[in-house]
Amino acid sequence: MFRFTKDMEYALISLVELSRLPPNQLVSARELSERYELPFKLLARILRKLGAAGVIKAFKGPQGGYCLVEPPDRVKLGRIIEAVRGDERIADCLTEEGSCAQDACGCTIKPVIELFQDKWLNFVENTTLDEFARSELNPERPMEMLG
Amino acid sequence: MFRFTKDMEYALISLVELSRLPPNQLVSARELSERYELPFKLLARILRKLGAAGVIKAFKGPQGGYCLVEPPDRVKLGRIIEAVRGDERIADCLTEEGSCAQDACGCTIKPVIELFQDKWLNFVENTTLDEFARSELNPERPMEMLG
DNA sequence: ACAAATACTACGAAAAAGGTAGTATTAAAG
DNA sequence: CTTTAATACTACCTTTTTCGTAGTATTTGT
Repeated sequence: MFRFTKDMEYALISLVELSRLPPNQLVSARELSERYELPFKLLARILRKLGAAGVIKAFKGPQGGYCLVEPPDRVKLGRIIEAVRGDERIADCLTEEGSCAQDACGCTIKPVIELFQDKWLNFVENTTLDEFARSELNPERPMEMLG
Repeated sequence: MFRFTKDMEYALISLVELSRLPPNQLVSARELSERYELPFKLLARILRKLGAAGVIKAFKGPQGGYCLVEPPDRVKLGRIIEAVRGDERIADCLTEEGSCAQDACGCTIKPVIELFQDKWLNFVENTTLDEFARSELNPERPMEMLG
């Protein structure tokens, strides 16, 4: 549990790369794939998802590629997660608002799970892409997270 | 990603139940299984893991069952996770201290992942079982987590 | 001796993650 | 207007993880 998936890893690596791009410049899936040794087709699918979600913009044809739609400090982690993996709950018992599979028999940990969920959402809504891009260049600058 | 597994769910439900047990009293896997409609054999295996890790104590034979070894405020979440799921990293590139599969080609997000990892470890080491047991009875009392 | 509990191992089904292949579509450039 | 380099889309496959079941052994109170 609580493990970064490859999808997210590849998405973040790509987005950090896009964050550093000079204005009006593009990077293609092929370039990203070769530079970071990521499986091309898989990466392309992830980029497509990010495109569909409006996180990045795609340009077809030769000299085509991708760029960010908004500056990195406007791209929330939550939006990336939603784009790549879909709206995801932290536990099964939170699929529907207030409905817990084990309500009938007394799911004693639901309140805690809900608290986890809230805190997690709060975190992903308050972490932006630029923190990822910055952290490599300036490791002393920490993200705000678990306290 | 970042999803509670059934293993952890069942473990926490059981441990909350054990937390509320009067001194010198036991609960059997069968009872837990029936009370919360959890698959018996699966639950038994989870309880065995918790026993092997020294989180709970097991008593065989009729009238046997389980109880906590230490009071709930001494049982860290991290120990539960380690018992049930093994020592788990938040991303593949953190399997060995400082070794990243993509170091050669420049894994740009490793610093952030490491930060996640540190924050996560800090969180699970500072959350104890009694917070889980308390939260149902007193939902206003929040855990300290993501900020 | 019996019954009720845990201990342990092996297996299997289902779901999720990770990856591949092939085709269609678009658009820049000669 | 053809070529070529890019993305768009769909289907499929492999591996791993998760979730669950079955069966047997062992311990222990009555």
